Formats: sequence, structure tokens, C-alpha cells
Amino acid sequence: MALKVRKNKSPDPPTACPLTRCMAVIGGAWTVNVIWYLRAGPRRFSELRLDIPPISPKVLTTRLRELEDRGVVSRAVKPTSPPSVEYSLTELGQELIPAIDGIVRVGQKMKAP
Amino acid sequence: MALKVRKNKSPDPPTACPLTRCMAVIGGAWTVNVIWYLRAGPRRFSELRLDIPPISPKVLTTRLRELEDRGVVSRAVKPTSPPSVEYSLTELGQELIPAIDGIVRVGQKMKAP
DNA sequence: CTTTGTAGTTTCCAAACGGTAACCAGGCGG
DNA sequence: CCGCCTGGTTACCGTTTGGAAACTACAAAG
Repeated sequence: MALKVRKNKSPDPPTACPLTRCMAVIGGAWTVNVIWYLRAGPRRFSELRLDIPPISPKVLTTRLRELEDRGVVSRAVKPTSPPSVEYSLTELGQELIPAIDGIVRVGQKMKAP
Repeated sequence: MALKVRKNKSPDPPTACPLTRCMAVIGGAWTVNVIWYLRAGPRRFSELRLDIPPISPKVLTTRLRELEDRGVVSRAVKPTSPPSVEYSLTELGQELIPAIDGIVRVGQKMKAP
């Protein structure tokens, strides 16, 4: 008797596809908004909170850490008093700007929900 | 005694911002993948299931309905036997392609998780 | 020594989301 | 008449997510 074909295919990790991988990062709540407000230059934690009023500090921290881990954003502590923290887009982060521009453009033309 | 400043500001709808509005549509699971596979032309329900193996029929239906509602995708029933259904990008949907291209490019350069 | 400002952290919780599995309808081929 | 194909729908359920509120650390100003 012939061997059965094993159907339990190893599920390839979701990070295999570049599209899925990148969406896993920028798909979270407020992520693209954060990148959008960093496009013009470095910005501090509390400035981002003012830029995006509905974001909670917890979520802002989470997003910034994720973006830093993936090399999209860099974090720099300035020895002011009190010490402040500047976030800015890395070179990789800059590459997302045209994509986000495109999303904004479509958002403007999109039917209301 | 002076009147207090009322702090309960009317929370403007999340759809006010074009970026947030568009992300609400393309942020769902597999949404960008669906658009990606429609970029080359019309595609049927079952073809999309083969293109994106891990997507469930429930989610694929949900995504296609959302995209249709927002004018990104159009749905056409062909009188074949059995009747088949073709989905394709609208003009608005086509405008998302460059944005998704950008996301893919960043995804390729992104650090592993 | 209390207040102010920056930059978070922690806990708790309800709602949203997506996965699984089963089921359905209409048409046709055998 | 039975199964099969396409294109879904439905019910159930566990996990994840993001929101709210309260709390922390540290430094300097007053």
C-alpha cells in the first residue's frame, strides 16, 4: 500500500511575505499617524500626544517601541532638564512616507462609511 | 463666579482624518493581500482563496464586502455555469497600488521580528 | 518641600477580531 | 437522483487589542 501524502503542511511564518510583514508593523492603531507626524522632523513624546489627541500614552509607547525594534524610528535622549526624548524616522522610515501619502490621497476620495 | 470651561470636547469621528479613514479599510487582516492579488486583473472568489491560502472564506467575504462598500473593489457576476463572481479594482482601488508597492519595498528591508 | 514637566508603566477590562467548522443554494454532469 | 462545483453564510469561541485611570521616577524651579 502506498504511503499517504501528509497534508499537515508546515504553516510558513506570517513574516515570510514582505507585505504581511510590513503590515504587521504599520497596521496597529495610530501607527501611520505617528509616522505621519514624524515626517517633518524629530518630535518628542508629549508633542506626539498633542499631535494625536486620542492616542493613550500606553499605546504611543507600544507603537514607538515596535517601530524602533523594526528600524523605522530612532530614539534619542537629549540631556535637557528635564531630559527629553526625541523620536525621528530612520532612512527606512522615510521610505514609508510616499506610501502613506498614497494612502492619504485615497482616503480623501473614499466614500464615507 | 466665572463659568467653568467645559472640557467634554465633542470627539470628532475617526473618519474625519483621511489617513485614519483609509487605514480603517485597508488595516484589516489580509486586506492589502487581496488588493495585491487583484492588481493584475479580475479574480474570482476561489482564485483569491488559492492566492492567499490562510484566509478563511468568512474573512475573505468580509474584506471583499468592505472594499466594495468603500468603492475600492467592484463585483461582477458572470453567467457561466455554475455562475462565477469576478472581483476587480476600481479606479480608486488602482490608486492604492503604488502605496502598497511602497509598503512591500519597506517590508523587504525590514528587520525580522 | 511642594509643584511642575517629561516620559513613561501598570492594572484592569470590554469589545472587536479573526479562526474553525459546519452548513446552504442553485445548476449541471453522470 | 447523487454528488460536485462555486460562492458563500452562520454559530461559536479564544485571543488580541486598545482604552481608562492611576501610578512612578527624576530633575529643577520656586
